[in-house]
Amino acid sequence: MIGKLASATGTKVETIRYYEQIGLLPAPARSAGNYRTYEGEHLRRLSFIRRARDLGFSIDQVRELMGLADRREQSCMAVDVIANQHRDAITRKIADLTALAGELDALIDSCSRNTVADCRIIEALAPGAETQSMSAPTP
Amino acid sequence: MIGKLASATGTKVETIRYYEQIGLLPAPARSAGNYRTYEGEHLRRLSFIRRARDLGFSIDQVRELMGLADRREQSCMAVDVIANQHRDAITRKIADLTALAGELDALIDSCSRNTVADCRIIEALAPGAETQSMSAPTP
DNA sequence: GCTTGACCCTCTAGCGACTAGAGGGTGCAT
DNA sequence: ATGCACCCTCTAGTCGCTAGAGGGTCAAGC
Repeated sequence: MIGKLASATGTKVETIRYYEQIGLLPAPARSAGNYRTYEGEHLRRLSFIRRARDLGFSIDQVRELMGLADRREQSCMAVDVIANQHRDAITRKIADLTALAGELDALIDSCSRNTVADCRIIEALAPGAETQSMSAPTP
Repeated sequence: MIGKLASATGTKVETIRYYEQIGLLPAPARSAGNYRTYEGEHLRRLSFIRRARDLGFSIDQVRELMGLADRREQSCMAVDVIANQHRDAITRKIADLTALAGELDALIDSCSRNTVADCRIIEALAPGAETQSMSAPTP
Protein backbone atom coordinates (compact mmCIF):
# COMPACT_ATOMS: atom_id res chain seq x y z
CA MET A 1 0.00 0.00 0.00
CA ILE A 2 2.87 2.35 0.63
CA GLY A 3 3.91 1.91 -2.99
CA LYS A 4 0.50 3.11 -4.17
CA LEU A 5 0.69 6.21 -2.00
CA ALA A 6 4.23 6.78 -3.26
CA SER A 7 3.30 6.66 -6.92
CA ALA A 8 0.11 8.65 -6.32
CA THR A 9 2.09 11.51 -4.81
CA GLY A 10 5.38 11.17 -6.65
CA THR A 11 7.21 10.44 -3.42
CA LYS A 12 9.70 7.67 -2.77
CA VAL A 13 8.64 4.90 -0.45
CA GLU A 14 11.61 5.56 1.83
CA THR A 15 10.68 9.22 2.03
CA ILE A 16 7.16 8.37 3.18
CA ARG A 17 8.52 6.12 5.91
CA TYR A 18 10.90 8.90 6.83
CA TYR A 19 8.03 11.40 7.12
CA GLU A 20 6.22 8.99 9.40
CA GLN A 21 9.35 8.52 11.48
CA ILE A 22 9.79 12.23 12.08
CA GLY A 23 6.09 12.62 12.83
CA LEU A 24 5.22 14.64 9.75
CA LEU A 25 2.80 12.03 8.46
CA PRO A 26 0.67 10.15 11.03
CA ALA A 27 1.39 6.44 11.37
CA PRO A 28 -1.30 4.51 9.48
CA ALA A 29 -3.05 1.33 10.54
CA ARG A 30 -1.36 -1.95 9.66
CA SER A 31 -2.71 -4.95 7.77
CA ALA A 32 -2.52 -8.53 9.03
CA GLY A 33 0.85 -8.84 7.35
CA ASN A 34 2.10 -5.62 8.99
CA TYR A 35 1.75 -3.54 5.84
CA ARG A 36 0.90 0.15 6.17
CA THR A 37 -2.68 0.80 5.08
CA TYR A 38 -3.31 4.40 4.11
CA GLU A 39 -6.57 6.32 3.85
CA GLY A 40 -7.66 9.36 1.88
CA GLU A 41 -6.52 11.58 4.71
CA HIS A 42 -2.96 10.38 4.33
CA LEU A 43 -3.04 11.06 0.63
CA ARG A 44 -4.30 14.58 1.27
CA ARG A 45 -1.70 15.26 3.92
CA LEU A 46 1.20 13.88 1.92
CA SER A 47 0.15 15.85 -1.15
CA PHE A 48 0.16 18.98 0.96
CA ILE A 49 3.64 18.16 2.22
CA ARG A 50 4.94 17.45 -1.28
CA ARG A 51 3.59 20.67 -2.69
CA ALA A 52 4.99 22.75 0.15
CA ARG A 53 8.37 20.99 -0.10
CA ASP A 54 8.40 21.57 -3.86
CA LEU A 55 7.91 25.25 -3.12
CA GLY A 56 11.01 25.07 -0.96
CA PHE A 57 9.45 25.23 2.50
CA SER A 58 11.52 23.46 5.13
CA ILE A 59 10.15 20.47 7.01
CA ASP A 60 9.65 22.66 10.06
CA GLN A 61 7.76 25.22 8.01
CA VAL A 62 5.58 22.48 6.55
CA ARG A 63 4.86 21.24 10.06
CA GLU A 64 3.85 24.74 11.06
CA LEU A 65 1.72 25.28 7.96
CA MET A 66 -0.11 22.02 8.56
CA GLY A 67 -0.68 22.92 12.18
CA LEU A 68 -2.17 26.21 11.04
CA ALA A 69 -4.25 24.59 8.34
CA ASP A 70 -5.96 22.57 11.06
CA ARG A 71 -7.07 25.64 13.02
CA ARG A 72 -9.55 26.69 10.40
CA GLU A 73 -11.31 29.33 12.42
CA GLN A 74 -8.17 31.33 13.15
CA SER A 75 -6.71 34.17 11.15
CA CYS A 76 -4.38 33.10 8.38
CA MET A 77 -1.97 35.91 9.18
CA ALA A 78 0.52 33.41 10.55
CA VAL A 79 0.38 31.55 7.24
CA ASP A 80 1.09 34.77 5.42
CA VAL A 81 4.07 35.42 7.70
CA ILE A 82 5.65 32.04 6.98
CA ALA A 83 5.11 32.42 3.25
CA ASN A 84 6.63 35.88 3.30
CA GLN A 85 9.63 34.79 5.35
CA HIS A 86 10.27 32.07 2.84
CA ARG A 87 9.80 34.47 -0.05
CA ASP A 88 12.36 36.81 1.55
CA ALA A 89 14.86 34.00 2.00
CA ILE A 90 14.51 33.13 -1.67
CA THR A 91 14.99 36.75 -2.67
CA ARG A 92 18.22 36.82 -0.68
CA LYS A 93 19.39 33.55 -2.22
CA ILE A 94 18.75 34.82 -5.73
CA ALA A 95 20.66 38.02 -4.99
CA ASP A 96 23.59 36.04 -3.57
CA LEU A 97 23.70 33.70 -6.52
CA THR A 98 23.45 36.54 -9.01
CA ALA A 99 26.39 38.32 -7.40
CA LEU A 100 28.30 35.05 -7.47
CA ALA A 101 27.48 34.52 -11.12
CA GLY A 102 28.87 37.97 -11.87
CA GLU A 103 32.12 37.19 -10.11
CA LEU A 104 32.44 33.86 -11.83
CA ASP A 105 31.75 35.44 -15.22
CA ALA A 106 34.54 37.94 -14.68
CA LEU A 107 36.82 35.06 -13.72
CA ILE A 108 35.91 32.96 -16.72
CA ASP A 109 36.16 35.86 -19.15
CA SER A 110 39.69 36.53 -18.03
CA CYS A 111 40.83 33.00 -18.83
CA SER A 112 42.94 33.04 -21.99
CA ARG A 113 43.38 29.27 -21.99
CA ASN A 114 47.13 29.28 -21.55
CA THR A 115 49.09 27.27 -19.06
CA VAL A 116 48.03 27.08 -15.46
CA ALA A 117 50.94 29.33 -14.57
CA ASP A 118 49.22 32.20 -16.38
CA CYS A 119 45.68 31.18 -15.55
CA ARG A 120 43.71 34.16 -14.30
CA ILE A 121 41.19 31.91 -12.61
CA ILE A 122 43.77 30.28 -10.40
CA GLU A 123 45.35 33.66 -9.85
CA ALA A 124 42.08 35.20 -8.81
CA LEU A 125 41.44 32.40 -6.36
CA ALA A 126 44.89 32.57 -4.85
CA PRO A 127 45.51 35.37 -2.38
CA GLY A 128 47.73 38.34 -3.30
CA ALA A 129 51.14 37.60 -4.81
CA GLU A 130 52.42 35.41 -7.54
CA THR A 131 50.48 32.18 -7.13
CA GLN A 132 53.38 29.93 -6.36
CA SER A 133 52.86 26.21 -6.19
CA MET A 134 50.22 25.23 -3.71
CA SER A 135 51.95 22.26 -2.20
CA ALA A 136 55.62 23.16 -1.75
CA PRO A 137 57.07 26.26 -0.16
CA THR A 138 59.15 28.53 -2.41
CA PRO A 139 62.67 27.06 -2.60
CA MET B 1 48.37 29.03 16.33
CA ILE B 2 45.25 27.64 14.76
CA GLY B 3 43.35 30.60 16.12
CA LYS B 4 45.67 32.99 14.28
CA LEU B 5 45.19 31.17 11.02
CA ALA B 6 41.47 31.14 11.67
CA SER B 7 41.19 34.88 12.20
CA ALA B 8 43.62 35.60 9.35
CA THR B 9 41.41 33.73 6.90
CA GLY B 10 38.00 34.28 8.46
CA THR B 11 37.57 30.57 9.03
CA LYS B 12 36.40 28.84 12.19
CA VAL B 13 38.96 26.81 14.10
CA GLU B 14 36.82 23.71 13.84
CA THR B 15 36.53 24.13 10.10
CA ILE B 16 40.31 24.24 9.74
CA ARG B 17 40.64 21.03 11.73
CA TYR B 18 37.90 19.56 9.56
CA TYR B 19 39.77 20.51 6.38
CA GLU B 20 42.85 18.83 7.76
CA GLN B 21 40.86 15.73 8.63
CA ILE B 22 39.46 15.35 5.13
CA GLY B 23 42.89 15.97 3.63
CA LEU B 24 42.09 19.33 2.05
CA LEU B 25 44.68 21.14 4.13
CA PRO B 26 47.98 19.34 4.86
CA ALA B 27 48.63 18.47 8.49
CA PRO B 28 51.04 21.01 9.95
CA ALA B 29 53.96 20.37 12.29
CA ARG B 30 53.22 20.33 16.01
CA SER B 31 54.78 22.32 18.82
CA ALA B 32 56.14 20.77 22.02
CA GLY B 33 52.68 21.15 23.54
CA ASN B 34 51.05 19.44 20.53
CA TYR B 35 49.73 22.69 19.06
CA ARG B 36 49.43 22.97 15.29
CA THR B 37 52.11 25.29 13.90
CA TYR B 38 51.23 26.71 10.50
CA GLU B 39 53.50 28.22 7.85
CA GLY B 40 52.92 30.71 5.05
CA GLU B 41 52.04 27.87 2.74
CA HIS B 42 49.11 26.87 4.91
CA LEU B 43 47.83 30.41 4.93
CA ARG B 44 48.06 30.56 1.14
CA ARG B 45 46.32 27.24 0.70
CA LEU B 46 43.55 27.98 3.17
CA SER B 47 42.93 31.39 1.60
CA PHE B 48 42.57 29.69 -1.76
CA ILE B 49 40.10 27.23 -0.26
CA ARG B 50 38.10 29.97 1.42
CA ARG B 51 37.85 32.06 -1.70
CA ALA B 52 36.81 29.10 -3.84
CA ARG B 53 34.26 28.00 -1.22
CA ASP B 54 32.90 31.54 -1.03
CA LEU B 55 32.41 31.36 -4.77
CA GLY B 56 30.35 28.25 -4.19
CA PHE B 57 32.73 25.58 -5.42
CA SER B 58 32.23 22.24 -3.68
CA ILE B 59 34.99 20.70 -1.60
CA ASP B 60 35.65 18.22 -4.39
CA GLN B 61 35.90 21.03 -6.92
CA VAL B 62 38.30 22.89 -4.65
CA ARG B 63 40.40 19.76 -4.35
CA GLU B 64 40.50 19.50 -8.12
CA LEU B 65 41.30 23.17 -8.61
CA MET B 66 44.16 22.97 -6.14
CA GLY B 67 45.50 19.88 -7.84
CA LEU B 68 45.42 21.75 -11.13
CA ALA B 69 46.97 24.86 -9.64
CA ASP B 70 49.99 22.75 -8.74
CA ARG B 71 50.59 21.58 -12.32
CA ARG B 72 51.71 24.99 -13.45
CA GLU B 73 53.07 23.95 -16.83
CA GLN B 74 49.81 22.35 -18.01
CA SER B 75 46.99 23.96 -19.92
CA CYS B 76 44.39 25.62 -17.75
CA MET B 77 41.57 24.31 -19.90
CA ALA B 78 40.56 21.93 -17.12
CA VAL B 79 40.27 24.89 -14.78
CA ASP B 80 38.06 26.64 -17.26
CA VAL B 81 35.86 23.55 -17.51
CA ILE B 82 35.31 23.37 -13.76
CA ALA B 83 34.54 27.07 -13.55
CA ASN B 84 32.07 26.81 -16.40
CA GLN B 85 30.35 23.76 -14.95
CA HIS B 86 29.92 25.64 -11.72
CA ARG B 87 28.67 28.72 -13.55
CA ASP B 88 26.08 26.58 -15.34
CA ALA B 89 24.92 25.04 -12.08
CA ILE B 90 24.43 28.51 -10.65
CA THR B 91 22.49 29.61 -13.71
CA ARG B 92 20.16 26.66 -13.23
CA LYS B 93 19.76 27.39 -9.54
CA ILE B 94 18.88 31.00 -10.21
CA ALA B 95 16.30 29.96 -12.80
CA ASP B 96 14.76 27.46 -10.37
CA LEU B 97 14.59 29.97 -7.56
CA THR B 98 13.13 32.66 -9.81
CA ALA B 99 10.36 30.31 -10.92
CA LEU B 100 9.73 29.45 -7.28
CA ALA B 101 9.61 33.10 -6.31
CA GLY B 102 6.97 33.66 -8.99
CA GLU B 103 4.81 30.86 -7.64
CA LEU B 104 5.18 32.10 -4.10
CA ASP B 105 4.30 35.63 -5.12
CA ALA B 106 1.10 34.44 -6.73
CA LEU B 107 0.29 32.55 -3.54
CA ILE B 108 1.01 35.48 -1.27
CA ASP B 109 -0.88 37.97 -3.43
CA SER B 110 -3.98 35.85 -3.22
CA CYS B 111 -4.02 35.93 0.57
CA SER B 112 -6.78 38.23 1.77
CA ARG B 113 -5.87 37.78 5.43
CA ASN B 114 -9.11 36.16 6.49
CA THR B 115 -9.50 33.00 8.49
CA VAL B 116 -7.51 29.92 7.68
CA ALA B 117 -10.65 28.34 6.30
CA ASP B 118 -10.61 30.86 3.45
CA CYS B 119 -6.86 31.14 3.16
CA ARG B 120 -5.79 30.85 -0.46
CA ILE B 121 -2.28 29.84 0.53
CA ILE B 122 -3.46 26.79 2.43
CA GLU B 123 -5.91 26.09 -0.36
CA ALA B 124 -3.22 26.27 -3.00
CA LEU B 125 -1.03 23.90 -1.04
CA ALA B 126 -3.78 21.40 -0.43
CA PRO B 127 -4.67 19.10 -3.31
CA GLY B 128 -7.93 19.55 -5.23
CA ALA B 129 -11.13 19.81 -3.22
CA GLU B 130 -12.27 21.76 -0.23
CA THR B 131 -9.28 21.74 2.07
CA GLN B 132 -10.88 19.91 4.92
CA SER B 133 -9.08 19.57 8.21
CA MET B 134 -5.70 17.96 7.84
CA SER B 135 -5.82 15.70 10.84
CA ALA B 136 -9.29 14.14 10.93
CA PRO B 137 -11.05 12.30 8.13
CA THR B 138 -14.30 13.75 6.87
CA PRO B 139 -17.11 12.51 9.15
C1' DG C 1 1.79 -27.26 -2.90
C1' DC C 2 5.68 -24.87 -4.27
C1' DT C 3 8.33 -21.52 -6.43
C1' DT C 4 8.99 -17.00 -8.36
C1' DG C 5 8.92 -12.24 -8.15
C1' DA C 6 7.17 -7.97 -6.68
C1' DC C 7 6.28 -5.86 -3.02
C1' DC C 8 6.66 -4.85 2.09
C1' DC C 9 9.11 -4.65 6.90
C1' DT C 10 12.96 -2.82 10.36
C1' DC C 11 17.36 -1.15 11.31
C1' DT C 12 21.58 1.12 10.39
C1' DA C 13 24.73 3.96 8.06
C1' DG C 14 25.85 7.37 4.61
C1' DC C 15 25.84 12.00 2.01
C1' DG C 16 28.01 17.45 2.33
C1' DA C 17 30.04 20.65 4.92
C1' DC C 18 30.37 21.70 8.72
C1' DT C 19 29.02 22.74 14.04
C1' DA C 20 28.76 21.84 18.95
C1' DG C 21 29.96 19.76 23.07
C1' DA C 22 32.43 16.88 26.52
C1' DG C 23 36.50 16.28 28.88
C1' DG C 24 40.93 17.37 29.18
C1' DG C 25 45.90 19.80 28.41
C1' DT C 26 49.03 24.18 27.64
C1' DG C 27 50.88 28.72 28.20
C1' DC C 28 51.18 33.11 30.01
C1' DA C 29 50.02 36.83 33.27
C1' DT C 30 48.97 38.12 37.82
C1' DA D 1 49.37 29.15 42.36
C1' DT D 2 45.57 30.46 40.10
C1' DG D 3 42.86 32.17 36.55
C1' DC D 4 41.89 32.49 31.85
C1' DA D 5 42.28 32.03 26.99
C1' DC D 6 43.56 29.09 24.09
C1' DC D 7 44.60 24.38 22.36
C1' DC D 8 43.85 19.07 21.93
C1' DT D 9 40.86 14.64 20.60
C1' DC D 10 36.69 12.31 20.00
C1' DT D 11 31.91 11.87 19.26
C1' DA D 12 27.52 13.16 17.81
C1' DG D 13 24.35 16.36 15.77
C1' DT D 14 22.42 19.24 11.81
C1' DC D 15 18.99 18.75 7.17
C1' DG D 16 16.39 15.88 4.17
C1' DC D 17 16.61 12.31 2.61
C1' DT D 18 18.93 7.79 0.28
C1' DA D 19 20.85 3.15 0.14
C1' DG D 20 21.68 -1.21 1.78
C1' DA D 21 21.38 -5.54 4.56
C1' DG D 22 18.58 -9.08 5.95
C1' DG D 23 14.40 -10.55 6.30
C1' DG D 24 8.75 -11.29 5.74
C1' DT D 25 4.21 -11.33 2.74
C1' DC D 26 1.24 -12.10 -1.03
C1' DA D 27 -0.71 -13.24 -5.50
C1' DA D 28 0.09 -15.75 -9.79
C1' DG D 29 1.59 -19.55 -12.38
C1' DC D 30 3.10 -24.40 -12.73
